Amino acid sequence: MKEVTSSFNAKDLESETSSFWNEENIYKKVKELRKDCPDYFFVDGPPYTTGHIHLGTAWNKILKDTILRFRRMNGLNVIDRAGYDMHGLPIEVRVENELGFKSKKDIESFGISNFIEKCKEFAVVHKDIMSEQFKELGVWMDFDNPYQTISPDYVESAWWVLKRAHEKELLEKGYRVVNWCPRCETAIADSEVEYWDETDPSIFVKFPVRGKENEYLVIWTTTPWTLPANVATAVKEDFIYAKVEAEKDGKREYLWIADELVEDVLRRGRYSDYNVIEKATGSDLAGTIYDSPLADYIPAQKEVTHRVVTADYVTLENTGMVHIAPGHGWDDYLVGQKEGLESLCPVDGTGTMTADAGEFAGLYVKEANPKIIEALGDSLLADMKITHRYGHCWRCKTPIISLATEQWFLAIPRIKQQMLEEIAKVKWYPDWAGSARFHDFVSDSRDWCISRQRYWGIPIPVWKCDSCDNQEVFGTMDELNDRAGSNLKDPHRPYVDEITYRCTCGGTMKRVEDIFDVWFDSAMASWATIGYPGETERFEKLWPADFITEGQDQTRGWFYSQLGASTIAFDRAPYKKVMMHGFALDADGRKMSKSLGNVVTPEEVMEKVGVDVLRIYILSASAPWDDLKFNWEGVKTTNRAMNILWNVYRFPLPYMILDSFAPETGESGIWQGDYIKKNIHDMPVEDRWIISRINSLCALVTEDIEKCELHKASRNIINCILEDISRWYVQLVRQRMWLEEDAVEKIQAYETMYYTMRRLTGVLAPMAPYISESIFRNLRTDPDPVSVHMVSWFSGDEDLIDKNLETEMDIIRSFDEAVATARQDGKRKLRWPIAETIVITSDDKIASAIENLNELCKQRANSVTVTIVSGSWDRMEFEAEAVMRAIGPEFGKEGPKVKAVIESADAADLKKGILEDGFYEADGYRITEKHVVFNEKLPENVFSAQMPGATVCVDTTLNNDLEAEGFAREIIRRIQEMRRQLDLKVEEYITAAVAINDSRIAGLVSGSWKDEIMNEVRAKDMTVGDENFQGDFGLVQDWVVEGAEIKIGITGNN
RNA sequence: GGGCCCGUAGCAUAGUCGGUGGUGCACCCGGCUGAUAACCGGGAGGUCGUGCGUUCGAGUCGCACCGGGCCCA
Repeated sequence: MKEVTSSFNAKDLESETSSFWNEENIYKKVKELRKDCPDYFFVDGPPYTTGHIHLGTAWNKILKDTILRFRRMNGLNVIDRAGYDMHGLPIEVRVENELGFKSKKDIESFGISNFIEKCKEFAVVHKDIMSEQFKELGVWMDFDNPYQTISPDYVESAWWVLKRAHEKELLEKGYRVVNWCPRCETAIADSEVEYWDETDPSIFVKFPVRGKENEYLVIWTTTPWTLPANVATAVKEDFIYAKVEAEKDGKREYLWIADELVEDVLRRGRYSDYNVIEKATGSDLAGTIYDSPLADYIPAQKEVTHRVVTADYVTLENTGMVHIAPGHGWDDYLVGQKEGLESLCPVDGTGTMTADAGEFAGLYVKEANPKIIEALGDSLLADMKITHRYGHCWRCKTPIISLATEQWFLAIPRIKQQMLEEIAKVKWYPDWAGSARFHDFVSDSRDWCISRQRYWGIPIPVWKCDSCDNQEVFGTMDELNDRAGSNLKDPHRPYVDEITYRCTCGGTMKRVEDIFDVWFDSAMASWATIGYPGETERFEKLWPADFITEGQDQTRGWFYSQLGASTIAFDRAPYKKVMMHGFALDADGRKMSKSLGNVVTPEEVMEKVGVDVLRIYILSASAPWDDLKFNWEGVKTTNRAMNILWNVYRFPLPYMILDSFAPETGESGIWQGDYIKKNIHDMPVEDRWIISRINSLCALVTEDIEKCELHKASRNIINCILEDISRWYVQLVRQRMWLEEDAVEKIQAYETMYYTMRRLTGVLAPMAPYISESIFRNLRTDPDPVSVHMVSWFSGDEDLIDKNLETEMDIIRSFDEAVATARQDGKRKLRWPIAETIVITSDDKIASAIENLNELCKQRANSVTVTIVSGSWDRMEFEAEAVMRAIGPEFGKEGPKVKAVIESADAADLKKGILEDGFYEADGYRITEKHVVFNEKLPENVFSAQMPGATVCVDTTLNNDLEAEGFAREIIRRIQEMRRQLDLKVEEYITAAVAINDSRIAGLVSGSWKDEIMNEVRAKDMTVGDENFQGDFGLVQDWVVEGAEIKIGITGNN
């Protein structure tokens, strides 16, 4: 053991600890130690390689690290391979920006292979940067060999799943409406759509009913550019629609609008007057044929037979009639399927109107809007603006459009039931994450579009014949190489695209151009990380995962994608336990974002308070599944708690070192708390108590972590450090630290402190790996493991827990507080002894606690006696109060006199008279029970305070003995203070002189207290008198204590 | 618009079956002084997001609404 710095310096401590870990390869040794233990298969949800971690990512890894360290200490061989998600559009966009590209054409001319290499470089570089950041958080996962979604074996895992999907006939190709980014020229997933407010046109359009003069259907849209693709108008079967005769600018028109909405629509169209002349239901209207108001501009529109159809999703908003363009909307597409409608899509992948859009050809959709509005002319009933949430590509921020395109799908609805059954078998933390949230999400799931029209991703392993409809899906590169006679090593584009082979029909088999949606990549993680299907042995042994944890956004992300892929591949969930965690928000509960300027980075927190404080703060601030409102105040408080931990650890060290203390161990020399186990029954009550507390804590923390309640675990630990160790045990045990020689009480205190700190480092290790390691390293015996992370988890020893003692001590602590309150009220400092303390209670538990721990009570109260009184205390005095309401009517004018008699009488006599004789007579007045009430009154110099279930009274009356001790204590304290000012060593002796300007007090102090003072302050020689002393002293100071002037001089004796 | 979660003192957070709302930080006052840039005690501070309902009684149960988060449409 060595002495340690006087205040907690996280940065030094952490850098020292991490160099120890690095130099000694501790992480490897810990894994080595557990390698033959039962396996614990953890799968890391791969962060996307953006290159920067934020507070949420840090939280994620801290949770994982804490749980994995805990599992290791519990004797499990943890599979802890980190992973990275390295493909996808976000990286492509970053690379495109770096290269100054604007569209796919730029990429094609740059060369796909050049582009892919750039993307790969980006991903690899940023993966490494992130690994370093995670390591700085103290995360012990395998970052040297992470699984990477870009590695060929990983790619094969994905191919293999697709082949399984194909075999099960769950792979489909279809014409579907998807979210489309016109800049990236690809379909994007729903989750890649970011919404914010945009101002768009909001127009009401009249579709002329065929064969009727001036009769129109009125629809509303915010996307005029979709009108060239209009083929139908949807109404709801049971809505009532009205045909109104309306007038505007002297012109008469007949308009069909949902009955309830007529007024509103006509107002927007500025019609002066109207009459409802006919009503019909939606079903009545179905089949009505109408023409496009744009037919003159768009030849294709002339060919379409537009009609009214019914659809369930139509609501009573706007006009109650919905424009249908199956080429531009998912709902529209479904209606189109049901009704057998034609599907037009006169917009290409860049968002430009095609030749099919007639006169609008060549315009970008947004540019087309005003032209179309203009072309509508008289058919425009109203032209307004609307500000609404509109989707954008989350990477390049371009407003998305909906396009009908050919895509690949996995038919999730067909395996939905099975997925729901699997969800129920998984253990979720919290339960509702699975049973409610995820369950609901999966219940609503649709076909999963897995294709993208991009470059940096896993190529879809489907080869198609260019002349017949033959099609083949490959599960591995070997299969492909065998079939095609090729030698493919890197399964990425463009290399994989170069492989072709002859179809049986004589045509050429070529790969379809698409790549997988990047969300599909990570779905394989649980088997790809253990090399399946390339390697099967570990898969058989480990899969499925014992535990995963990710943020709540992953409900629709990784929890879902993995379940879908795994159900397709193996008919079961790929995980057994899932913890869902929250999001890191700012102190106001708002999302951290660059634009709001409220981003707090893990680096700046670490910079200020270190890793352990960040970790403990994050773990304790909220339940894992609640959102975390990051708050600097909270960080500071946690830092303070860690500082207190450091102080309590540091406090006994100098004494232990001075005494060359070594804890008792068994023959092996490994510390296992032998002394405590052997001697517990002979130890002082406070020692037995803290040992019980720390064992209870270990048991509690074990339960908390098992239940994933890391917030409770960390709060319980901090609470124990602050309340039990610092505020109570250390206070009680202080004096025993400086007992001389080999006092048993001192050894017991050392052993107890040692035991407490060792147990504490154990439970703290998973959450605060640095400080616990540092403390452990300084305390360990030589044969002990070199690292706290190699120590086996200790979950409390039943035999050392004494719940009854813990309860009694709680009572003593309440008593202690009450005494302090009463003393404060009586202005009697704790240093000054008091003669008597009374606890008035009728509670047996309190009484027995005060009796059983009476010595402790006396010590804490600094009281000669501490006595229980049940019922009334015989020293309690009474005050008689006259009841004028009773006296007035009876004594009339004499009333005030009666009052005076009552108040001047001796209350005890008065009470006695009434109790014994039924009355008390004085000055001729007979006073009975109804005339008087008795109030309790504390005797002089007695002060009281409440504690739960009891009243505590302290008698502050002084006598010579008490006063002598009080002054003696005052002098001791002053001399100690002066020792500190001289910076004397704890064990150093002094010579002292005390002069008190009051001979009575000087006499009191120089009597029996002189030896005690000398002993306490380690004085070899000391004079006490009422006259000024002579001689040279290293330090002389004047003090005023309770009105007495005291001059003290001390000198160190070296 | 829908699903799930959250809303308790200035801030953060606990509150089981419905039974007088606790704790920490900050603040103010006091104490202690061999952990000392530490520690301890006391005080003040509440529309339990809002409203309605159930009940003898609601922070807790129900409904509606408001605000925040994640997800979906």
